[in-house]
Amino acid sequence: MPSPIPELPECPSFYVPGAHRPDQSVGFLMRKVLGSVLAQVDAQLSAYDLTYVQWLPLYKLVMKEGNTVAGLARELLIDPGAMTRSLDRLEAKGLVRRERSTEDRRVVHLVLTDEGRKVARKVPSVLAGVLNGHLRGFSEAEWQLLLEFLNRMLANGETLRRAPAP
Amino acid sequence: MPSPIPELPECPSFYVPGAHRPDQSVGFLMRKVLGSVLAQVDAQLSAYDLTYVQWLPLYKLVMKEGNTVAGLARELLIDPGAMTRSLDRLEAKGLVRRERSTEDRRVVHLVLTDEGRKVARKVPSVLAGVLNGHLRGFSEAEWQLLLEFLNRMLANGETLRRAPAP
DNA sequence: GTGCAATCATTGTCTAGGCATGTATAATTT
DNA sequence: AAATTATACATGCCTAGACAATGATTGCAC
Repeated sequence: MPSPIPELPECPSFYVPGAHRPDQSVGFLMRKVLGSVLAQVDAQLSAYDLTYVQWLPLYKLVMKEGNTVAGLARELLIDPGAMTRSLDRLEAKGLVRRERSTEDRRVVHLVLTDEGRKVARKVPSVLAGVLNGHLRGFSEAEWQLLLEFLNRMLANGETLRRAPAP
Repeated sequence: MPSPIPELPECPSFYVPGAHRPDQSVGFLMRKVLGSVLAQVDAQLSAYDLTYVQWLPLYKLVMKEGNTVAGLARELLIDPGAMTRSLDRLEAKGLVRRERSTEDRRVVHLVLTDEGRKVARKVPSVLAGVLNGHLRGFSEAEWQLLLEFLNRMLANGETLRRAPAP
Protein backbone atom coordinates (compact mmCIF):
# COMPACT_ATOMS: atom_id res chain seq x y z
CA MET A 1 0.00 0.00 0.00
CA PRO A 2 1.53 3.31 -1.07
CA SER A 3 2.12 5.96 1.55
CA PRO A 4 -0.77 8.44 1.71
CA ILE A 5 -0.14 11.25 -0.74
CA PRO A 6 -0.67 14.65 0.89
CA GLU A 7 -3.90 16.22 -0.24
CA LEU A 8 -2.45 18.92 -2.47
CA PRO A 9 -4.58 20.04 -5.39
CA GLU A 10 -2.77 19.60 -8.66
CA CYS A 11 -0.83 22.50 -10.10
CA PRO A 12 -2.21 23.96 -13.29
CA SER A 13 -0.11 23.87 -16.42
CA PHE A 14 -0.69 27.38 -17.64
CA TYR A 15 2.98 27.87 -18.24
CA VAL A 16 4.74 25.32 -20.42
CA PRO A 17 8.48 25.89 -20.80
CA GLY A 18 8.77 26.61 -24.49
CA ALA A 19 5.28 27.81 -25.22
CA HIS A 20 4.85 31.33 -23.85
CA ARG A 21 7.09 34.31 -24.18
CA PRO A 22 8.02 35.21 -20.63
CA ASP A 23 7.45 38.92 -21.08
CA GLN A 24 3.73 38.18 -20.88
CA SER A 25 3.97 35.96 -17.83
CA VAL A 26 2.43 36.99 -14.52
CA GLY A 27 5.87 37.44 -13.07
CA PHE A 28 7.23 39.78 -15.68
CA LEU A 29 3.99 41.76 -15.84
CA MET A 30 3.92 42.19 -12.08
CA ARG A 31 7.50 43.37 -12.20
CA LYS A 32 6.53 46.02 -14.71
CA VAL A 33 3.38 47.13 -12.90
CA LEU A 34 5.21 47.35 -9.62
CA GLY A 35 8.00 49.27 -11.28
CA SER A 36 5.52 51.75 -12.68
CA VAL A 37 3.78 52.25 -9.34
CA LEU A 38 7.02 52.63 -7.41
CA ALA A 39 8.55 55.00 -9.94
CA GLN A 40 5.57 57.34 -9.76
CA VAL A 41 5.29 57.18 -6.00
CA ASP A 42 8.98 57.86 -5.54
CA ALA A 43 8.87 60.67 -8.06
CA GLN A 44 6.21 62.44 -6.00
CA LEU A 45 7.88 61.59 -2.69
CA SER A 46 11.18 63.07 -3.82
CA ALA A 47 9.65 66.42 -2.88
CA TYR A 48 9.93 65.24 0.73
CA ASP A 49 13.35 63.67 0.21
CA LEU A 50 11.85 60.27 0.94
CA THR A 51 11.21 57.01 -0.88
CA TYR A 52 8.47 54.45 -0.55
CA VAL A 53 10.70 51.93 1.15
CA GLN A 54 11.98 54.57 3.56
CA TRP A 55 8.43 55.40 4.47
CA LEU A 56 7.53 51.81 5.36
CA PRO A 57 9.42 51.73 8.69
CA LEU A 58 8.12 55.18 9.53
CA TYR A 59 4.60 53.93 8.99
CA LYS A 60 5.18 50.90 11.16
CA LEU A 61 6.44 53.17 13.89
CA VAL A 62 3.41 55.45 13.59
CA MET A 63 1.13 52.42 13.83
CA LYS A 64 3.13 51.13 16.80
CA GLU A 65 3.66 47.83 15.00
CA GLY A 66 7.18 47.21 16.14
CA ASN A 67 9.67 49.68 17.56
CA THR A 68 12.93 47.77 17.35
CA VAL A 69 15.27 46.92 14.50
CA ALA A 70 14.47 43.23 14.52
CA GLY A 71 10.76 43.92 14.95
CA LEU A 72 10.58 46.21 11.95
CA ALA A 73 12.67 43.82 9.88
CA ARG A 74 10.24 41.02 10.66
CA GLU A 75 7.23 43.18 9.89
CA LEU A 76 8.65 44.33 6.57
CA LEU A 77 10.05 40.94 5.61
CA ILE A 78 13.56 42.21 5.14
CA ASP A 79 16.97 41.40 6.50
CA PRO A 80 17.91 42.88 9.90
CA GLY A 81 21.16 44.10 8.39
CA ALA A 82 19.31 45.94 5.67
CA MET A 83 17.04 47.39 8.33
CA THR A 84 20.00 48.67 10.31
CA ARG A 85 21.41 50.49 7.33
CA SER A 86 18.02 51.82 6.30
CA LEU A 87 17.61 53.23 9.80
CA ASP A 88 21.07 54.78 9.55
CA ARG A 89 19.77 56.81 6.63
CA LEU A 90 16.53 57.73 8.38
CA GLU A 91 18.43 58.74 11.48
CA ALA A 92 20.83 60.84 9.42
CA LYS A 93 17.81 62.68 8.02
CA GLY A 94 16.53 63.25 11.53
CA LEU A 95 13.36 61.24 11.07
CA VAL A 96 13.98 58.63 13.77
CA ARG A 97 16.06 58.41 16.94
CA ARG A 98 17.75 55.35 18.42
CA GLU A 99 17.50 54.80 22.15
CA ARG A 100 19.25 51.84 23.72
CA SER A 101 16.83 49.97 25.93
CA THR A 102 17.58 49.91 29.65
CA GLU A 103 15.76 46.73 30.60
CA ASP A 104 17.25 44.69 27.74
CA ARG A 105 20.51 46.23 26.71
CA ARG A 106 20.59 44.31 23.44
CA VAL A 107 17.65 46.07 21.89
CA VAL A 108 17.48 49.55 20.46
CA HIS A 109 14.17 51.35 20.70
CA LEU A 110 13.25 53.47 17.71
CA VAL A 111 11.26 56.63 18.17
CA LEU A 112 9.88 58.93 15.52
CA THR A 113 10.96 62.54 15.65
CA ASP A 114 8.40 65.27 15.06
CA GLU A 115 9.88 65.74 11.62
CA GLY A 116 9.54 62.00 10.97
CA ARG A 117 5.91 62.01 12.01
CA LYS A 118 5.25 65.04 9.88
CA VAL A 119 6.74 63.64 6.70
CA ALA A 120 5.20 60.21 7.22
CA ARG A 121 1.77 61.81 7.17
CA LYS A 122 2.27 63.04 3.62
CA VAL A 123 2.75 59.61 2.09
CA PRO A 124 -0.61 57.82 2.23
CA SER A 125 -2.36 60.27 -0.06
CA VAL A 126 0.42 59.99 -2.63
CA LEU A 127 0.19 56.23 -2.45
CA ALA A 128 -3.58 56.29 -2.77
CA GLY A 129 -3.41 58.61 -5.76
CA VAL A 130 -0.94 56.49 -7.68
CA LEU A 131 -2.74 53.24 -6.92
CA ASN A 132 -6.11 54.68 -7.89
CA GLY A 133 -4.52 56.00 -11.05
CA HIS A 134 -3.33 52.55 -11.98
CA LEU A 135 -6.81 51.19 -11.29
CA ARG A 136 -8.55 53.60 -13.62
CA GLY A 137 -11.37 51.80 -15.37
CA PHE A 138 -11.58 49.04 -12.76
CA SER A 139 -14.93 48.30 -11.20
CA GLU A 140 -15.02 47.73 -7.47
CA ALA A 141 -15.68 44.05 -8.11
CA GLU A 142 -12.65 43.80 -10.37
CA TRP A 143 -10.48 45.47 -7.77
CA GLN A 144 -11.63 43.04 -5.11
CA LEU A 145 -11.06 40.15 -7.48
CA LEU A 146 -7.52 41.33 -8.11
CA LEU A 147 -6.86 41.48 -4.39
CA GLU A 148 -8.30 38.01 -3.99
CA PHE A 149 -6.06 36.66 -6.75
CA LEU A 150 -2.99 38.14 -5.14
CA ASN A 151 -3.89 36.77 -1.73
CA ARG A 152 -4.44 33.34 -3.22
CA MET A 153 -1.07 33.44 -4.99
CA LEU A 154 0.53 34.46 -1.74
CA ALA A 155 -1.08 31.58 0.12
CA ASN A 156 0.08 29.19 -2.60
CA GLY A 157 3.57 30.54 -2.21
CA GLU A 158 3.43 29.81 1.49
CA THR A 159 2.43 26.18 1.05
CA LEU A 160 5.06 25.80 -1.65
CA ARG A 161 7.69 27.08 0.71
CA ARG A 162 6.82 24.31 3.18
CA ALA A 163 6.49 21.52 0.61
CA PRO A 164 9.04 22.36 -2.08
CA ALA A 165 8.64 21.52 -5.73
CA PRO A 166 8.42 17.87 -6.79
CA MET B 1 -16.60 78.27 -22.98
CA PRO B 2 -14.18 76.15 -20.98
CA SER B 3 -11.31 74.50 -22.79
CA PRO B 4 -12.17 70.93 -23.76
CA ILE B 5 -11.23 68.65 -20.93
CA PRO B 6 -9.24 65.66 -22.18
CA GLU B 7 -11.39 62.56 -22.27
CA LEU B 8 -9.84 60.77 -19.33
CA PRO B 9 -12.11 58.49 -17.35
CA GLU B 10 -12.19 59.46 -13.72
CA CYS B 11 -9.89 57.71 -11.31
CA PRO B 12 -11.59 55.42 -8.86
CA SER B 13 -11.31 56.15 -5.16
CA PHE B 14 -10.63 52.67 -3.92
CA TYR B 15 -7.80 53.90 -1.78
CA VAL B 16 -8.54 56.72 0.64
CA PRO B 17 -5.53 57.92 2.62
CA GLY B 18 -6.51 57.02 6.14
CA ALA B 19 -8.96 54.24 5.46
CA HIS B 20 -7.06 51.11 4.45
CA ARG B 21 -4.05 49.53 6.01
CA PRO B 22 -1.41 49.59 3.30
CA ASP B 23 -0.32 45.99 3.87
CA GLN B 24 -3.47 44.93 2.05
CA SER B 25 -3.04 47.32 -0.86
CA VAL B 26 -2.37 46.05 -4.37
CA GLY B 27 1.13 47.43 -4.21
CA PHE B 28 2.18 45.74 -1.02
CA LEU B 29 0.53 42.47 -2.01
CA MET B 30 2.25 42.48 -5.37
CA ARG B 31 5.56 43.10 -3.65
CA LYS B 32 5.00 40.07 -1.49
CA VAL B 33 3.83 37.81 -4.31
CA LEU B 34 6.73 38.84 -6.48
CA GLY B 35 9.11 38.29 -3.61
CA SER B 36 7.75 34.80 -3.10
CA VAL B 37 8.04 33.91 -6.79
CA LEU B 38 11.54 35.31 -7.13
CA ALA B 39 12.80 33.68 -3.95
CA GLN B 40 11.65 30.25 -5.09
CA VAL B 41 12.92 30.67 -8.62
CA ASP B 42 16.31 31.87 -7.43
CA ALA B 43 16.51 29.07 -4.88
CA GLN B 44 16.13 26.51 -7.65
CA LEU B 45 18.39 28.39 -10.04
CA SER B 46 21.18 28.52 -7.48
CA ALA B 47 21.97 24.98 -8.61
CA TYR B 48 23.15 26.53 -11.88
CA ASP B 49 24.86 29.48 -10.16
CA LEU B 50 22.38 31.81 -11.82
CA THR B 51 19.59 34.16 -10.80
CA TYR B 52 16.39 35.17 -12.52
CA VAL B 53 17.65 38.60 -13.40
CA GLN B 54 20.90 37.16 -14.74
CA TRP B 55 18.91 34.86 -16.96
CA LEU B 56 16.89 37.68 -18.53
CA PRO B 57 19.70 39.03 -20.74
CA LEU B 58 20.69 35.49 -21.68
CA TYR B 59 17.14 34.86 -22.80
CA LYS B 60 17.05 38.03 -24.84
CA LEU B 61 20.26 36.95 -26.52
CA VAL B 62 18.85 33.50 -27.26
CA MET B 63 15.75 35.11 -28.77
CA LYS B 64 17.93 37.49 -30.76
CA GLU B 65 16.04 40.43 -29.27
CA GLY B 66 18.96 42.78 -28.89
CA ASN B 67 22.66 41.97 -28.88
CA THR B 68 24.19 45.16 -27.54
CA VAL B 69 24.41 46.65 -24.07
CA ALA B 70 22.05 49.50 -24.83
CA GLY B 71 19.69 47.19 -26.69
CA LEU B 72 19.37 44.76 -23.81
CA ALA B 73 19.00 47.60 -21.33
CA ARG B 74 16.10 49.00 -23.34
CA GLU B 75 14.47 45.59 -23.67
CA LEU B 76 14.73 44.88 -19.97
CA LEU B 77 13.81 48.40 -18.86
CA ILE B 78 16.95 48.88 -16.84
CA ASP B 79 19.78 51.35 -16.72
CA PRO B 80 22.63 50.88 -19.24
CA GLY B 81 25.08 51.18 -16.39
CA ALA B 82 23.39 48.38 -14.51
CA MET B 83 23.43 46.36 -17.71
CA THR B 84 27.17 46.84 -18.12
CA ARG B 85 27.88 45.57 -14.63
CA SER B 86 25.43 42.71 -15.00
CA LEU B 87 27.25 41.68 -18.18
CA ASP B 88 30.55 41.92 -16.32
CA ARG B 89 29.28 39.19 -14.01
CA LEU B 90 27.93 37.07 -16.84
CA GLU B 91 31.19 37.42 -18.74
CA ALA B 92 33.16 36.49 -15.64
CA LYS B 93 31.11 33.30 -15.43
CA GLY B 94 31.86 32.59 -19.07
CA LEU B 95 28.25 32.82 -20.21
CA VAL B 96 28.62 35.69 -22.67
CA ARG B 97 31.46 37.22 -24.67
CA ARG B 98 31.94 40.85 -25.63
CA GLU B 99 33.04 41.66 -29.17
CA ARG B 100 33.64 45.25 -30.16
CA SER B 101 31.81 45.99 -33.39
CA THR B 102 33.91 46.78 -36.43
CA GLU B 103 31.42 48.82 -38.42
CA ASP B 104 30.40 51.01 -35.44
CA ARG B 105 33.24 51.11 -33.00
CA ARG B 106 31.03 52.47 -30.22
CA VAL B 107 28.93 49.36 -29.81
CA VAL B 108 29.85 46.07 -28.22
CA HIS B 109 28.21 42.95 -29.59
CA LEU B 110 27.24 40.34 -27.03
CA VAL B 111 27.39 36.69 -27.98
CA LEU B 112 26.32 33.70 -25.92
CA THR B 113 28.91 31.07 -25.19
CA ASP B 114 27.96 27.41 -25.43
CA GLU B 115 27.89 27.32 -21.65
CA GLY B 116 25.59 30.34 -21.63
CA ARG B 117 23.22 28.76 -24.09
CA LYS B 118 23.23 25.55 -22.10
CA VAL B 119 22.41 27.11 -18.76
CA ALA B 120 19.81 29.45 -20.25
CA ARG B 121 17.87 26.43 -21.45
CA LYS B 122 17.36 25.19 -17.91
CA VAL B 123 15.47 28.24 -16.71
CA PRO B 124 12.07 28.24 -18.44
CA SER B 125 10.91 25.02 -16.83
CA VAL B 126 11.88 26.29 -13.38
CA LEU B 127 10.00 29.49 -14.06
CA ALA B 128 6.96 27.63 -15.33
CA GLY B 129 6.94 25.36 -12.31
CA VAL B 130 7.05 28.17 -9.78
CA LEU B 131 4.45 30.25 -11.58
CA ASN B 132 2.10 27.30 -11.95
CA GLY B 133 2.64 26.53 -8.29
CA HIS B 134 1.55 30.03 -7.34
CA LEU B 135 -1.51 29.66 -9.56
CA ARG B 136 -2.70 26.47 -7.92
CA GLY B 137 -6.48 26.52 -7.73
CA PHE B 138 -6.84 29.12 -10.47
CA SER B 139 -9.12 28.37 -13.38
CA GLU B 140 -7.90 29.24 -16.83
CA ALA B 141 -10.43 32.07 -16.95
CA GLU B 142 -9.14 33.49 -13.67
CA TRP B 143 -5.57 33.32 -14.91
CA GLN B 144 -6.50 35.19 -18.06
CA LEU B 145 -8.42 37.73 -16.02
CA LEU B 146 -5.37 38.31 -13.83
CA LEU B 147 -3.23 38.88 -16.91
CA GLU B 148 -5.81 41.30 -18.24
CA PHE B 149 -5.87 43.22 -14.96
CA LEU B 150 -2.10 43.54 -14.97
CA ASN B 151 -2.03 44.71 -18.57
CA ARG B 152 -4.69 47.29 -17.84
CA MET B 153 -2.77 48.59 -14.82
CA LEU B 154 0.32 48.79 -16.97
CA ALA B 155 -1.51 50.77 -19.62
CA ASN B 156 -2.87 53.11 -16.96
CA GLY B 157 0.64 53.61 -15.70
CA GLU B 158 1.73 54.58 -19.19
CA THR B 159 -0.92 57.25 -19.59
CA LEU B 160 -0.19 58.50 -16.08
CA ARG B 161 3.43 58.89 -16.99
CA ARG B 162 2.50 61.20 -19.85
CA ALA B 163 -0.15 63.19 -18.00
CA PRO B 164 1.07 63.35 -14.40
CA ALA B 165 -1.18 63.43 -11.40
CA PRO B 166 -3.55 66.39 -10.89
C1' DG C 1 34.88 69.82 -44.29
C1' DT C 2 34.04 71.60 -39.51
C1' DG C 3 31.34 71.87 -35.60
C1' DC C 4 27.57 70.20 -32.90
C1' DA C 5 24.51 66.92 -31.33
C1' DA C 6 23.34 62.30 -30.48
C1' DT C 7 24.61 57.57 -29.27
C1' DC C 8 27.31 53.76 -26.95
C1' DA C 9 29.64 51.84 -23.29
C1' DT C 10 31.73 52.55 -18.99
C1' DT C 11 32.57 54.30 -14.32
C1' DG C 12 31.52 56.61 -9.80
C1' DT C 13 28.36 57.25 -6.19
C1' DC C 14 23.98 56.34 -4.12
C1' DT C 15 19.90 53.31 -2.21
C1' DA C 16 18.37 48.71 -1.29
C1' DG C 17 18.42 43.95 -0.19
C1' DG C 18 20.66 39.03 0.88
C1' DC C 19 23.87 36.14 3.40
C1' DA C 20 27.48 35.35 6.74
C1' DT C 21 29.93 36.82 10.67
C1' DG C 22 30.95 39.08 14.99
C1' DT C 23 29.90 40.99 19.62
C1' DA C 24 27.22 41.93 23.41
C1' DT C 25 23.55 40.58 26.19
C1' DA C 26 19.74 37.59 27.77
C1' DA C 27 17.64 33.07 28.66
C1' DT C 28 17.97 28.19 29.38
C1' DT C 29 19.95 24.04 30.52
C1' DT C 30 22.61 21.29 33.26
C1' DA D 1 26.61 28.88 39.44
C1' DA D 2 28.56 27.62 34.86
C1' DA D 3 28.00 26.51 30.32
C1' DT D 4 25.35 26.48 26.45
C1' DT D 5 21.98 28.46 23.48
C1' DA D 6 19.38 32.14 21.67
C1' DT D 7 18.53 36.90 20.56
C1' DA D 8 19.60 41.79 19.04
C1' DC D 9 22.19 44.75 16.57
C1' DA D 10 25.89 45.91 13.61
C1' DT D 11 29.30 45.07 9.87
C1' DG D 12 31.52 43.16 5.68
C1' DC D 13 30.96 41.53 1.20
C1' DC D 14 27.83 40.38 -2.59
C1' DT D 15 24.02 41.41 -6.35
C1' DA D 16 21.08 44.79 -8.35
C1' DG D 17 19.29 49.06 -9.85
C1' DA D 18 19.17 54.54 -10.35
C1' DC D 19 21.35 58.76 -11.73
C1' DA D 20 25.18 61.58 -13.38
C1' DA D 21 29.37 62.34 -15.71
C1' DT D 22 32.95 60.91 -19.07
C1' DG D 23 35.26 59.46 -23.32
C1' DA D 24 34.91 57.61 -27.73
C1' DT D 25 32.61 57.46 -31.88
C1' DT D 26 29.18 58.55 -35.40
C1' DG D 27 25.82 61.44 -37.90
C1' DC D 28 23.95 65.73 -39.19
C1' DA D 29 23.80 70.66 -40.26
C1' DC D 30 25.74 74.23 -42.10
